[in-house]
Amino acid sequence: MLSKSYRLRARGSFSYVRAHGAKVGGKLISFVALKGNCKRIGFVVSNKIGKAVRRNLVKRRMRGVVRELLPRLSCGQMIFIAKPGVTELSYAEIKTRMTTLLVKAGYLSL
RNA sequence: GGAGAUAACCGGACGGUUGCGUCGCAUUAAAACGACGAGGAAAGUCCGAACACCACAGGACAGAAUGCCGGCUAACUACCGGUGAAGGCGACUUCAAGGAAAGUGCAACAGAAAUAAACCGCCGCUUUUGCGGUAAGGGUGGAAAGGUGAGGUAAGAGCUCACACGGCCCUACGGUAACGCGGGGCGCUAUGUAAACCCCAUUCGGUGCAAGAUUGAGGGAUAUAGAUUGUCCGUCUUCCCUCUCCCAUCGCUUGAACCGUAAGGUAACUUACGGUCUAGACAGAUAACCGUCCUCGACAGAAUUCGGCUUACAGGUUACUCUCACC
RNA sequence: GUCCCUAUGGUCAAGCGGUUAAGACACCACCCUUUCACGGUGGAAUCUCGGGUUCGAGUCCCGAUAGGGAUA
Repeated sequence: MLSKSYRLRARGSFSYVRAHGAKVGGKLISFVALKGNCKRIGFVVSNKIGKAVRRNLVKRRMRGVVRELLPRLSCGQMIFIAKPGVTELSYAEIKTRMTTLLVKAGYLSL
């Protein structure tokens, strides 16, 4: 789990980032980001993905990936959006998909 | 071995590294350390309450719910025990189970006729066409004017009689009661449906923690307006509206709590004693990786809190019934 | 979280407890036509599921399932 300072929390900033940020689409996970001073990461896992147990599992796995990659991330507000079918993926698959998205968007420094 | 039925319980275990939420300890603040950290259904939101606000929580009508008896409970339509009815060989299961001589409505098709008698039939008279009597028999239907037997009659009919038949009324005994089980009387008129309207009895004010509490500013209003009910009556009042603003704190977890023992009770449950503190978030905490073992792990994630109900559930354990084979 | 509504052929749908569940579009088969279209005839429904009330439920009552909506 991320500590509070690295989480994107306010409702307004979610809609602001989704309106103005740069989007990178993926098959099962999408990514929206906006450059800024601090690192803030949010996750969207809607009702369509599954019941509460599956949604929580997806969220936890995505958070775990972000925690591993956190020191290499550049600053900005980022949102990961999960799509139906993501529950079939294992942790390793989610990790590879998210790293490719971050590399495409240019937020991951090697 | 096969088939079945109900209830109760369990719901992978252990270890390591990194990481998260709350609390404690400290502090300007953090880090570090320690403790705790999802369920039997947390789910559906189908009932019932606590708690909060609506001035008071008043009356009448309307509306809604419930409806055998007794118990239990903070409360309930729940739960427990019994009665009756229906189903099953049985273990056992199901039942909104008051009132149809207060009134209204409905009962398709079939059938002569559906709450009302005469199609066929039977009998008498007349005579081969009618009139009268009849409810035994036929056929239709879910239901056809109590059933069976005997007497009786022109033929028949509770017209009369009998019943270890039914109904109604009175009554002895058992039971707290529903009711059960006997006795006597009444020839007996009375179809079904109230999960159709309705009648009777009992209960119910509304909204829901996104309830609500903690500020400031602006505007409106003196009899309008308002006081969270569908209508009316009664009563009361200076307050009402908008924005800041749904941002923060509180509400928020010690509670009709849980565990154990004993006693009472068939049981639901109650009482006494002892012990425990056991999630409290607000984009919302349980994850990732590795190792060992086994039967290889289902349904599923707290959001104000409790008591029930309903639904989902891999596999396993215990108790029960019927049947087959063998000893 | 709280609170509502709906479910009838493939689709849109009507249906006062009572005959074989009314229609429209689409589909299939046959007829008509030299052929296609138009037209005609016929077919196709476990009334979402499970119980109950009733002589008899698509309809009334209870429970479930699925879908949709309001609020913030």
